[in-house]
Amino acid sequence: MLPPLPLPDTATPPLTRGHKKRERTRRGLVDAALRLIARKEVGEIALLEVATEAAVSNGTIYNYFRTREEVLEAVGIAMAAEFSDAISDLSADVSCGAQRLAIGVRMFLCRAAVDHQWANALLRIIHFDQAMRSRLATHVLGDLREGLRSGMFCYEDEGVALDLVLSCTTGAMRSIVDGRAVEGHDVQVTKMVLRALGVSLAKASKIAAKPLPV
Amino acid sequence: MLPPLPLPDTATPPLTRGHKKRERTRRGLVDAALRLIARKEVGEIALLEVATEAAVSNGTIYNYFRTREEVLEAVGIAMAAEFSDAISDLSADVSCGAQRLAIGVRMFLCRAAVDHQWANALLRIIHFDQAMRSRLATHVLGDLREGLRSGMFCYEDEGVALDLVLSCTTGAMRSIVDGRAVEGHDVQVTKMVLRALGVSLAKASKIAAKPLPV
Amino acid sequence: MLPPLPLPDTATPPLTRGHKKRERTRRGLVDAALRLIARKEVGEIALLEVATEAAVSNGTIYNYFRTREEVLEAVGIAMAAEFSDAISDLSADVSCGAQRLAIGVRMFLCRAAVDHQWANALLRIIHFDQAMRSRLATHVLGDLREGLRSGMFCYEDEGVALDLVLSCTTGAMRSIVDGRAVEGHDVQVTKMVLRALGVSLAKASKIAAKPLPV
Amino acid sequence: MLPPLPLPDTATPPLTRGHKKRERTRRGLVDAALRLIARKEVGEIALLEVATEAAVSNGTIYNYFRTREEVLEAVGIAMAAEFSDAISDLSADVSCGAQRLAIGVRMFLCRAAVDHQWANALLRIIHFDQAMRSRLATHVLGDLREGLRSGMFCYEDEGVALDLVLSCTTGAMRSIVDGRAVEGHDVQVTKMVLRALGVSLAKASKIAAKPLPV
DNA sequence: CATGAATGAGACTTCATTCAT
DNA sequence: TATGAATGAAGTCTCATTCAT
Repeated sequence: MLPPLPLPDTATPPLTRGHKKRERTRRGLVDAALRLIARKEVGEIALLEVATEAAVSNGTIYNYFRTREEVLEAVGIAMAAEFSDAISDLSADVSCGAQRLAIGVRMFLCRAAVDHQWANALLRIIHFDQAMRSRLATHVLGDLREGLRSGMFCYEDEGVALDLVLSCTTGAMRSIVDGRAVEGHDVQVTKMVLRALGVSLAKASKIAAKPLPV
Repeated sequence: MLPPLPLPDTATPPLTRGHKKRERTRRGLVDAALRLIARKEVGEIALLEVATEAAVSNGTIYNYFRTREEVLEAVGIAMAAEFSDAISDLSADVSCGAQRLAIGVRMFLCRAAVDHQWANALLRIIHFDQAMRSRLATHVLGDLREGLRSGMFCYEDEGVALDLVLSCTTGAMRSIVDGRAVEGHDVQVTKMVLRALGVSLAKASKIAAKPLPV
Repeated sequence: MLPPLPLPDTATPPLTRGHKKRERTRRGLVDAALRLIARKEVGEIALLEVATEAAVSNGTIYNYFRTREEVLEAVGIAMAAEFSDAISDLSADVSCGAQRLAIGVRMFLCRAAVDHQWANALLRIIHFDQAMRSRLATHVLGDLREGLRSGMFCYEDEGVALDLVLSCTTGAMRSIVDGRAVEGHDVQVTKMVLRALGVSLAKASKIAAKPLPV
Repeated sequence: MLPPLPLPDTATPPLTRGHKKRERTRRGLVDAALRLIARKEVGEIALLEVATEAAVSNGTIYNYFRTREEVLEAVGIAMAAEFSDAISDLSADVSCGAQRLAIGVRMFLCRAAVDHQWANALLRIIHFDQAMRSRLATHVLGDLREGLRSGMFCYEDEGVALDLVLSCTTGAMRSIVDGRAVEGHDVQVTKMVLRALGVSLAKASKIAAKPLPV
């Protein structure tokens, strides 16, 4: 969705002046919703709040979305888009799957430690929006397969392995958000995940401890 | 579910005639709520539904609970009580911490595979009721410490280890509920968890594969 | 009410043992309601509260009253009965109407000062139960007429005079209950009422200041 | 709309187009509530009735008031505002405190005689809304003090005197509403009030009988 | 497009009243 | 008769959604 490809304009986004403003207002609404999701459960968010947070009138929302569901769906999509970018960026220069996986996990945890609001929003959206999971999965799966091919990983079913990576990462994020973080949390979690995937203790320690890219 | 054992009734006030009926209705309400939680998100459950599901009038609920919160709290407590019993039972005869942990994880997954409603209810309640997590934690922590003492486990922080066990178990339960289960799911997950905790591949395979008690 | 006369049993109160208990429970309910009326507005009193305050079950109320209205009506009657007694007693030995009126007003105010609960209950019932007014009126009217006959009072319409006496008395009671009482409140109010009825300043001061009977 | 007025607009927010309509609806709601208060006790009024009486949907009320209390409070304020105006108007040209007081009392009673609904609403609101009393008190106190200063009145405590004026006036209003009015009710009551405040019979009669301003 | 007033379904909660025990 | 569980109507309040301006 929202392919940012510079391909022939297929009728999706004709960029007039009016349309730029339209897009700006829309983003304002989605961002406002994101900010709210960071604070309260999805089911507790009223559209009037979203409108107020975005500094528009409640009726305005219905110029951009047909229904409440659509608003929340858009929020999921927006957050997912952000991930895709973030994750793609960070693993650009790393070829080793295990290393890429380690970087991914740690970056999620570090960001969660720094930005609880972001983490909360992410956790709630994953819980709420099925599509989110598969988006994350896509990235992780690549790393898992590369690690398996290179002999670094050793697991029976890639679905189960995927589950483990995602579960441990989100579980750790929740711990962080709930204030149960410990010194070196991200490294410890990553090490355990790697070992679960079949990496030896020594290698796991080394990979997990390697400094993060910028 | 789990027909209450024919043991001496430990409850406090079965003194009046009506008390048996009262208790029956209360259970009916809590069970109805449990059935609903298995089907929809906690925040989407209306008390009128609970009443209907329990085949009583809406007002009746308020003869037993003062508020919506109390109803949901009671559901959490009921499910937690069931766990305590179940878990205590199964680990009665096993002394090895790693083995007890493995049995615990697998039994949760097996039951989830067999009873999706139960699993769904559990997952939602864990997400909703903070107290639930600590209840499960208590049991797991004992096993973790025993495993560490006996040299079977090797981890740096027990909070992180606890997180991992719980996250992987609940994550796998969700997979099962969502229909992503695979052949031997429980054994695979358990094996990975054990390795994450520092158990060697060989031992992990052996422990995870041992047949479950009755 | 409850005339303990040893007269021919006219079918009203046949005094069996059971009937004594019945009457006791009934009084308990009415008294409980009175206590509550002292604390909250009539419309805010729930029958369950009355039952609890009377230490009986809610259902029991309906063995004595057919409806909520009946309960409240009984409360009005009970309070009225108490007045009749109280007022009759105090004016037994006084022949002068003005003096009797002064004593009556002051005793209401003094009791209000001493027992806010009683005053509150009375004020609320007067506001709620029309019958109450006429009961008080009966007593006051006698005094007014006597005062007029003896030349002490001088007013055009006895209804208006009656209104004035009752309004001033209840108004002063409310002031007392609301904490706006002043030193010698009862005497001041009485003096003003007497002057309004045509008594000279000197006489009014003298009458109002005369010590109350026991 | 309304932008080019040469006068400083005293109201705060008549800036948008919809504001005129908004104010109209709000008044409609308050007026509807007033009409209902004239008919039933405050505690018996359901917001759905108010909405129906105002010919809007129940939800609309909550676009204007946050809670039931606020609705009733607004009613009190509205009625109080009306008084302030009415009273200020009538006493504009009269300098004598006793005379102003007499006019005030009589106008209340005359209006009550002509408009029972208004009287009922006023009585109920005074009973319900503490703020109302002090508003009326303010006006009366001024007259009392002026009368005392000019030697027309003679009373010990102004709080007690205030009580007497208000009690007698509202008491008489209730009589009127209940159908116990008599010929020349307002004059009689006023005369008595004046005498209670220390005015001689002759002067009281003269002051009370003076024709009301238009 | 933006606005925000209006709507009405539906949620939670209270309470008078009934009725089986 | 006493009890208290059950009932269901009614009330307060919220909120997604519509629509005239």
